[in-house]
Amino acid sequence: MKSCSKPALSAALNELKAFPIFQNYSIERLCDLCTGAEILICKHREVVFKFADDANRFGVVLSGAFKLSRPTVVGEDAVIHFSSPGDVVGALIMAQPNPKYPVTLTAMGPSRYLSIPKNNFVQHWSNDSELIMNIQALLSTRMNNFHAQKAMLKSPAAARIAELLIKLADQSNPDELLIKIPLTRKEIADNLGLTVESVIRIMSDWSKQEYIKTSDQIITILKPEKLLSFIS
Amino acid sequence: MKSCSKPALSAALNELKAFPIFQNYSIERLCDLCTGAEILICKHREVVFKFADDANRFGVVLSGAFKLSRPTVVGEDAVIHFSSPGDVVGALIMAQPNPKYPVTLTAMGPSRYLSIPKNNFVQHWSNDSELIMNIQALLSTRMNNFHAQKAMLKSPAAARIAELLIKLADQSNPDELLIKIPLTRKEIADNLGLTVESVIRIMSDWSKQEYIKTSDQIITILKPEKLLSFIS
DNA sequence: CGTAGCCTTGAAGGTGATCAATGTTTGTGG
DNA sequence: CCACAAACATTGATCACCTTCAAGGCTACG
Repeated sequence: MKSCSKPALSAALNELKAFPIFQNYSIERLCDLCTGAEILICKHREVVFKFADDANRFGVVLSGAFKLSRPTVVGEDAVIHFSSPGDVVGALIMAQPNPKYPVTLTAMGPSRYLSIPKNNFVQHWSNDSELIMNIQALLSTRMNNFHAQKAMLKSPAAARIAELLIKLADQSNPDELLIKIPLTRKEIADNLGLTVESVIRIMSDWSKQEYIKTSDQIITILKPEKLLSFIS
Repeated sequence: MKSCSKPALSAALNELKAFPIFQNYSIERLCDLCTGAEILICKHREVVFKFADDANRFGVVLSGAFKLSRPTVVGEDAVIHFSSPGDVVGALIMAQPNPKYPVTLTAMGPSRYLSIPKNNFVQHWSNDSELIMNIQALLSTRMNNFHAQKAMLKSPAAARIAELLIKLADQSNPDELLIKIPLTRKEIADNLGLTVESVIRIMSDWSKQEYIKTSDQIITILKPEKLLSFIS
């Protein structure tokens, strides 16, 4: 993981402007919001921060993807959430007196992350109600995903995997959904509370039927309607 | 469900002041925040609002308890969350253009709920950054609960039930934890994605061993350490 | 007094976990 | 560039946990 120089930072501000939550913000304002920020260039599997560490920074996903995970009693990690570009990470806890990170943040494939000091949140972010509302909107969708997954706990494994894949897929081309995140079967399993083997059995079946295909850990959903039929 | 008169409302403002998120607020300010609000007196199992209905009001739990649930594909309801007094419900979605309720809100035992019009949120709540931050703190703990439960998906049913009961219990007397919410085995099952029968088998076993006791749907944890031993 | 909601128990069955072994791909250092 | 390790994917056999289905009892309440 290496951080970046000043000029790259100002380039990143333009990237921020492309994300929905910063749309109405001028470059100058973004500059204030990102005082002392640095861009982290992360390689695959690189860890940005760890569960239970002191949280003195939060951030925004610039490119690639990250997973939020948390250790379980048995030592393995449970994947809590997959974060895509534009997602804000760790902001919720910045207002606490002595925050600890509630999750571990790990890059999935080469990714970039804008890391922002905690002080900034207190000084510039927390009193900007529009910004806070925008972050709440992000949280709202994330919360909604939790709800949806919780409502599917009783559904068979196939249904839950199908739901996850469809939710992670880019919806821009409805015929052939592409999941832009390099996704391991183990990560799918850890996200749904299943074992790798179960996930593999179900997904290789789908591959044989050509409902999905995998190359280089990039999954494409060839027949979304088939996957959807597992959900209901 | 019946709503209440004006004088009762002003009494409720004092109740609000007792909750952490409103501690620093004057009665006058609370009066502004609660313009057009009404107190709903709910009986057991009474529904305040339904999943997918137009969300034109949000609110605060005053007394008793409520469950947030959501219909599943099979028709049954999954319980998403149990709300206690001081909990804010529906605030996250008020900022959306045409919000729908993401859950059904149902009273558990006789309860009281302060229902506040959506307009209030836009006019008085959303630009009060201290208030919004306080609500975020609430959400933060709720989110944390989701994380914790998700991390336990691979644990056996007994562990997940133990975790839920301990989390719901009042921690003021550490020797004998009391769960103040009238809680059905079915509701526990629906919250954890189990069946009633499984929950009953595990909990009656605990009752026989005198780890817990139930009277009138009020559960007391007699031996917290025994339950904790299931979790790890 | 009957219905509705909740709790209980038993038997049978299935889904997904566990364990074990092997193949494949990716990445790294000599 | 090759050798070797590490991460990832796969397959099969067995088994446990939880579900499903069915039946019955208890209590509250109109």
